[in-house]
Amino acid sequence: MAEDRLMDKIIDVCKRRGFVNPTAEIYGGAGGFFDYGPLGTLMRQKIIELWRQSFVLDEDKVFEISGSTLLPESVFQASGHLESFDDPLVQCAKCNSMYRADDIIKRNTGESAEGLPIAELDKKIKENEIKCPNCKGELGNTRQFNLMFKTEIGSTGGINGYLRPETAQNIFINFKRLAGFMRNKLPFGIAQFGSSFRNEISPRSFLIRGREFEQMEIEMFYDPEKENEHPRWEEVADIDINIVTRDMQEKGWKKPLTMTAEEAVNKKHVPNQYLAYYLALETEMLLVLGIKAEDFWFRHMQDHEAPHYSAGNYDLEVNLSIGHMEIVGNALRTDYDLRKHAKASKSNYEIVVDEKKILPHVCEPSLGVGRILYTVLEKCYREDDRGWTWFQFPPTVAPLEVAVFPLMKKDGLAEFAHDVHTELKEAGYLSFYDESGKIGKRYARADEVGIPFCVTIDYDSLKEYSVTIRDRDTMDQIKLPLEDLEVALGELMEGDSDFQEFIDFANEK
RNA sequence: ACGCUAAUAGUCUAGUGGCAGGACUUCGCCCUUCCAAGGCGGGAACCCGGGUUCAAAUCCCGGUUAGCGUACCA
Repeated sequence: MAEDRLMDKIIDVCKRRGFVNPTAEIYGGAGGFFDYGPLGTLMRQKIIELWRQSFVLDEDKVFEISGSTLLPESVFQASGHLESFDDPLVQCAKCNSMYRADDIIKRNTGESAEGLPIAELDKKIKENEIKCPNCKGELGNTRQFNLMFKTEIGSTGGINGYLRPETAQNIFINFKRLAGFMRNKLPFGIAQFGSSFRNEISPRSFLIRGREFEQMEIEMFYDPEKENEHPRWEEVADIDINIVTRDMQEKGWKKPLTMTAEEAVNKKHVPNQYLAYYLALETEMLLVLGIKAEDFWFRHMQDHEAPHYSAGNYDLEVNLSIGHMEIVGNALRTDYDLRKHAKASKSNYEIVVDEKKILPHVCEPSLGVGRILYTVLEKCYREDDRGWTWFQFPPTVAPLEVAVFPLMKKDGLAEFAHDVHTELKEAGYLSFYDESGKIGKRYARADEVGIPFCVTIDYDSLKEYSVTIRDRDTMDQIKLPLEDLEVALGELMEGDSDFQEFIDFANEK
């Protein structure tokens, strides 16, 4: 745990500098909901684009859709969410501890009470004289806690609707049309980004567990008999991934195993190529976001942690100040969802492969936008002994990429600088202009929100059309002709060379 | 969800049953030829709703939000 609450510092700077703030603050707020401010929105957009580029656009057979967030009850009846998201809970009258009613009955009687109606559960608790395991107090009546937000569709409330608790269902209920679009040929993937909602009993930990959260998901459909014939396997086979096996978890582990994706599949640490493929892509994405390889790993979830349909769930966990947190979930959902929806809707979801009709299996990487954003904030946060703070964002996720300052406001420097700022914006850079106060303070303000480069216009600029680029991380500066600025910034943004190498290169030139 | 604790400008904080103060930030002007530190001036707050009281930001009750603990998180 952080001694001085790193998360509180991050929340503070997020609120002050326009990253993220609680929803409806002026009315006391609403727990578990957050609004992205100007910088948070830019950064969130960059994270989504990064995902879109590598998980969707770079792929051959993956297309993105955008489905409705509100879905009729029938969808969740079929998917099983109505049942599994509706937990019957009992509370001890004496110590107020809460338990799942079906769970506590099973523990006491050995018989499964899953899915029983409330009255039956209460009856079983009375009959078997089940007491609170904590203090032996009397248990109260069972109450339903539904984690889905419920509403009514139509002005007269014709049918019940729910905000989706995961984005995945839109894809499964559209499977027939999507498969048709993909010419009924496996494998293919359908991606979707969007909000999901869960009415958590107690949301906590800022963006890590909200009631509305954004997911970037793919449902990759494949023939289970060809689970190790991923068409793009060569692209990822050599990528190193960190794995924590079930075996390691039982023995107590300190360091994850590092191995190539190829090795992970061959040694059966990961069930198949489809899953391993995404573990590799996620690893690459996190590295690009500036998160170090030693700070995250994929944990093979234990049987009791995984959903009942799962043929293997691998959580991407990050080592954060508040402990190990899941920020991405990877699931092999088998044909569970397609089977359920095909049956409930009386549709035929089968696809012909090698003259056989099969129901595809699905591999689902599900990335949490807010959780990834928070991870980046925490891992890039820096402070010195003066109490000054800044974000060392890689340019790829930095909400603003360059700040343009006139050394002074007067003598035409401000006008010159503003023109440079305008040109950079037109060239596609996320540029920020500031002329107020002293230059040092402006550098500090830029650093605080993680702007990687500052461009300063001074008296030399007027004389010889030169500008100075300042590097956030080293505070080094280099002067170069104005006409070279856009190209120079482009090279620095790519991050192929560090600032010092760049200075040397420019000097030689 | 329950329990404990807390809530005063954007941030940090002082404070008392009787006019709400400071620092930093922010804004304007001046100064200033490169890393938050000069000068002058301005703006900005007692979480919400009830109650007690002549008088409540202060005391009481309820709520909200946050932190911690327990529980929950297919």
